[in-house]
Amino acid sequence: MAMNERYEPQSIEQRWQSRWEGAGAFRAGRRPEVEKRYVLEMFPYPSGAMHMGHARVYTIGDALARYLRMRGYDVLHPIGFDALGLPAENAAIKDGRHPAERTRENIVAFRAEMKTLGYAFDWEREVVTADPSYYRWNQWFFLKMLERGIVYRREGKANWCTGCATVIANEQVVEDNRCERCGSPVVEKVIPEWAFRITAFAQDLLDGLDGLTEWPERIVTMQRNWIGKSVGAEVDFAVPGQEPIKVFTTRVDTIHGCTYVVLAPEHPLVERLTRPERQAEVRAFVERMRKTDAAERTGEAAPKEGVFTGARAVNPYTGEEVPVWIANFVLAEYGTGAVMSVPAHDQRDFEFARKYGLPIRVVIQPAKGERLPRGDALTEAYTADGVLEASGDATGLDSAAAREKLAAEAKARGFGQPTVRWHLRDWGFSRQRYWGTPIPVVYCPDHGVVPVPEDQLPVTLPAEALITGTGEPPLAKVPSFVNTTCPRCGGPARREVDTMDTFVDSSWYYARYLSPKDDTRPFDPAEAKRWLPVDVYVGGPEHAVMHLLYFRFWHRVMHRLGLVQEDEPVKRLVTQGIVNGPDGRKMSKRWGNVVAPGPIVARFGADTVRLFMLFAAPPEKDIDWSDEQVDGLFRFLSRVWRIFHARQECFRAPEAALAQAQGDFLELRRKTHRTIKRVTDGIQGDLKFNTSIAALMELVNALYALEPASEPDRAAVREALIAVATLLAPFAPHAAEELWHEVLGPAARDALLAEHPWPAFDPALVAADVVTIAVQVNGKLRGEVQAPVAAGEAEVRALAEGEERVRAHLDGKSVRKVVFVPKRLINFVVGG
RNA sequence: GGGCGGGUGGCGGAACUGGCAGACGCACCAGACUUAGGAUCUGGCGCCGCGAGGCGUGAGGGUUCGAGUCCCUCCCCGCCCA
Repeated sequence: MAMNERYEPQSIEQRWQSRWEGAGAFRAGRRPEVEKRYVLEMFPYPSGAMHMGHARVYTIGDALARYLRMRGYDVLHPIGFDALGLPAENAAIKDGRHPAERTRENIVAFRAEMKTLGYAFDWEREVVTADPSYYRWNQWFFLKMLERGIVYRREGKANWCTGCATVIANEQVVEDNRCERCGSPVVEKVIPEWAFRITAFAQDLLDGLDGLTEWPERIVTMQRNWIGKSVGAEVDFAVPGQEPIKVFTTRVDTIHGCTYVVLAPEHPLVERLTRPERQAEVRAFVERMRKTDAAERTGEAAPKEGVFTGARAVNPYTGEEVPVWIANFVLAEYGTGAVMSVPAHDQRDFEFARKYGLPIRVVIQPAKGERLPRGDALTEAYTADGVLEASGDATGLDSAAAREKLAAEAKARGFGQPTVRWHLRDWGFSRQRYWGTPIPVVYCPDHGVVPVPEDQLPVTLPAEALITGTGEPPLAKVPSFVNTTCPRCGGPARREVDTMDTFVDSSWYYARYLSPKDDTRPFDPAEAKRWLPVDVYVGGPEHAVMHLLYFRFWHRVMHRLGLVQEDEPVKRLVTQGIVNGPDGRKMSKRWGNVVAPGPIVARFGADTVRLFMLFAAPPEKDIDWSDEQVDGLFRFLSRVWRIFHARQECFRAPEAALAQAQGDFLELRRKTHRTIKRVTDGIQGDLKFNTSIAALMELVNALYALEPASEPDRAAVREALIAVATLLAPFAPHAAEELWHEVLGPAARDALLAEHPWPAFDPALVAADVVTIAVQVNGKLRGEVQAPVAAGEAEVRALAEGEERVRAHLDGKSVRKVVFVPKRLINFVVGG
């Protein structure tokens, strides 16, 4: 046997990668007759070299994909590159290189690095969003959505990032009004832009969440909050001589307890209704608020502050006049920018009322329990539902019924209506940047906005754009691009110079993988019927509300277009944790704790890196990089390697001898079959690869403890070795493949372990015939006994009472009760 | 402040529907082999105690024959939102 004595991954990994590729082992769709599985990881943005986070996601997805393939499914496990976007463009501004060129290079490097990790991707389906053959379908979707009114043009207030010099989405504005990408301040700017009417799908997207039972609950919750449905009513408070103040409330049942109204400082009515004598104070306050950050202003911890405008508004239900204030905790953008304040039943209103001496009026009593005192004796607001009092016609109703009645009344009497509000906003996707999908419309002096006809797609990005990062969009400065003709009249026209948000690209790429080369449509619906939805989607939880909401929206649009059959794109979502530096801090140049996968792979091999990613913790947990732990995993693979080498004499043992294995070797067989079960269970349930690998380690340890001496012994060892190699295949595929071929020899010359069936365990061997039963006295462990599995209480009790240590604790005491749990324990409850 | 996760040895983590807490790995200690060891193999390794034994899953209470697991009160950490 020519087996190398030492484990040298460098000498084997590449060989297997070529063989897998040569055999097309990971090509999807080769077995239309079997069940499919679509395993997807979020595709990378190739901004530079691969980092550990990438290695982790793709290793998790790959282990699963390889496992499922061995389970006999036709597995689709594709990969591509999210190649358009700001970082490439910003880098271009810095060093003057064209984003296309840089992106191409990055992809080449990235792809090569992914290949060294041995991922079982179907590379023939690779998709690059920067290719016109991809983004033309973004444009196609745009046109379809424009036709259906899902895309529209609006003059909107937009978040303008002063650093990126572009509009960014609400979701991309992070703390302190800063840009998610570059950290620069974000200011408000009025700009014409294109938007997707995602709000028209709000209810749908919300309802769909109920069906996502295999998504992490917290992601579902985040989406639910982001969509943010609130059911309530709009009510007009009349102001003499002015237009009424429109307030939105979810608690119209408390409206008889409204004792004042509060406007946002930016509310357009503020200026007009403020009484002359209050003008100076109000202006000063508005000015101060303008300079304060919204989050800081409305934070629960922030003190409630406000000023009286001198004006009064009429509560339409009671005809009562209430004072109008402005305050820091009301935001113009939220709701109507005005709220009715019910201090008895809203904590914030309560605190405000206390501070400024405004009246507090109780109008809701708890349905049961103690009655609330008068308003001035309250110590905090009562915010739960209850029964109405002092509320006119609605008195005596419970809150829910009152809300319905009062909202309907508003409508009937013409001063309001039942209303549903959403936190979700339409998705503005225009970007004043170069490196994105051109928006396929032209502006004609005679015909206005004219869509580019489908047969003229793609509108390609001109290579010669000057990218400076300032001023008007780069495309505006390319005359050959801008100047075109109107598709309708043939006269001169100008092209749209904005490009699309790159979240468009990632909203449907999973479908493009189904027929990536199709140049007649975005993808083949017949393929979609076979492969969608994605069975498992692996990626970071940071995409909980943007990408994961947008692509759910997009899938619904595709559903309406008849391209896909179902509403939801992904059945099961797996969110993986971060790989931190060895010091437990986020990997960053700033801390100098960055460890790149490349050099680690070069030194220890891909299999060790993969094992590390899987063994450190379950997928959803954050992990710290650990050089020691990596050493340990390399050592494990070396140990596996050595035991195969040391047991070469077992490779030819006849399988027929297995049945005669006895003693330790029968135990080894049990261990082997239990390991198959444990490894399988680990993957199958919650992707607990760490426990699967631990089980494999135990089996390897068991092999080290045994010295086979007979034919049956050797057969048992051989069986264990084959199991080790096979079970290792999803995790450390190269070593597994090599060792498997070593054991099987010529018999497996043309076979690949990657395509081999996953092993089955023999239930008879998994089931124990003798079990260890814990013996307790008064709940404390006092010994253990071996007993046949089927042993009943009497038998186990007799055995237990035979134990000296147990007897010592039973002597002279009366056994009051015996608790017997078959196969587990027996507990003597004794007294006096 | 709200929502969702978490707190288990020196460290990462195991523990099925309440049933022997600490699997597996790392680190550490000891021994063997060795010219050598940052290699390898074997053994040890929660804490206190010479021992018998006692104590131990963030703190305190409860339910139970039995609680890491269930219930109540509280503390701390992380993420998301405000």
